[in-house]
Amino acid sequence: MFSIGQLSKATGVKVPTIRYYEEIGLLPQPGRNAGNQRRYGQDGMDALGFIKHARDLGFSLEDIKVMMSIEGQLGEDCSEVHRIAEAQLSAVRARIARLERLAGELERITHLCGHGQGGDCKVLSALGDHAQCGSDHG
Amino acid sequence: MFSIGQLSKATGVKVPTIRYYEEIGLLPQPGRNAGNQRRYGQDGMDALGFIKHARDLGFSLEDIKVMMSIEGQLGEDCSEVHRIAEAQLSAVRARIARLERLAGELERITHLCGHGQGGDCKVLSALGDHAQCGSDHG
DNA sequence: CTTGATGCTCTAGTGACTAGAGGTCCTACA
DNA sequence: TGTAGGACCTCTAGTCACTAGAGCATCAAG
Repeated sequence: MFSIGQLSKATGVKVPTIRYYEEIGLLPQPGRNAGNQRRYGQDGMDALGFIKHARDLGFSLEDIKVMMSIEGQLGEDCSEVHRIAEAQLSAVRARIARLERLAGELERITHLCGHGQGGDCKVLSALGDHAQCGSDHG
Repeated sequence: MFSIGQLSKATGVKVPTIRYYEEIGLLPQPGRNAGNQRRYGQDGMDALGFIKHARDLGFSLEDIKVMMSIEGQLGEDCSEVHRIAEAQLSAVRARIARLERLAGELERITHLCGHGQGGDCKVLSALGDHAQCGSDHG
């Protein structure tokens, strides 16, 4: 049996976050001891580990809820899980592509500047005027 | 003179968002007409354009506030603006690197699956067990 | 002069937590 | 057995950057 603090240390998920997951119904309510403190078993540990790993991979709590509801069902429907994972992958790829465009534009903008103290900051004017942009972000 | 709707159309920033920017002090309060409706001049248009462009580049509203307070000061301190822009660039680069690791792991996980309906979804077990991971994300 | 779009303020909700107040409980040590 | 201090409890409110909706007022075109 683990306390919430032990669970937190073991998984790297903060204590208030664990309580939050319970509040929104992502983690099942654990048993309590005589003093009303949460006591978790191995299943609680596993569930939180699953959530932590999926969060690290960028899945939303909503996605995780769906995947957890599928997990453990007789004859798990892998195709739904697969669909969620592929959607997540393509979302991540899209974010990377967008961020790369932004990085290029930011690089261009910061290079405009000679760190001068003169009255016309090129960075500011580059930010103010989209027409100066190379890319079509946004 | 522009109405809030015209400003919205011209900049691509939604009407409630413009009002929100005003509320948090990012946009100066514009004049009002006899019927208490906001009326903007070219300066309002420019300010909103600046915000839009900077937001598209991923700057926080807090960063934008600082940059706008610098803009227009006598002898703008370009070095501070430059610092903010470089910090933003390295934050974007870090996010890209992290997302690329995630994409690799997600790709690996989704490839585990043959879309079967059997009782052991490999995607789920890969998500549940970090030890199966190639990378050390998170 | 009417109609429908646009505008106004205000409140509340989103996601995924985080912070703090004010109290209770558990554990280790003397 | 007493006590100190850390861990735990609930509850409320705040974060960021909006978004949605209610219930009205105003504006512009026909």
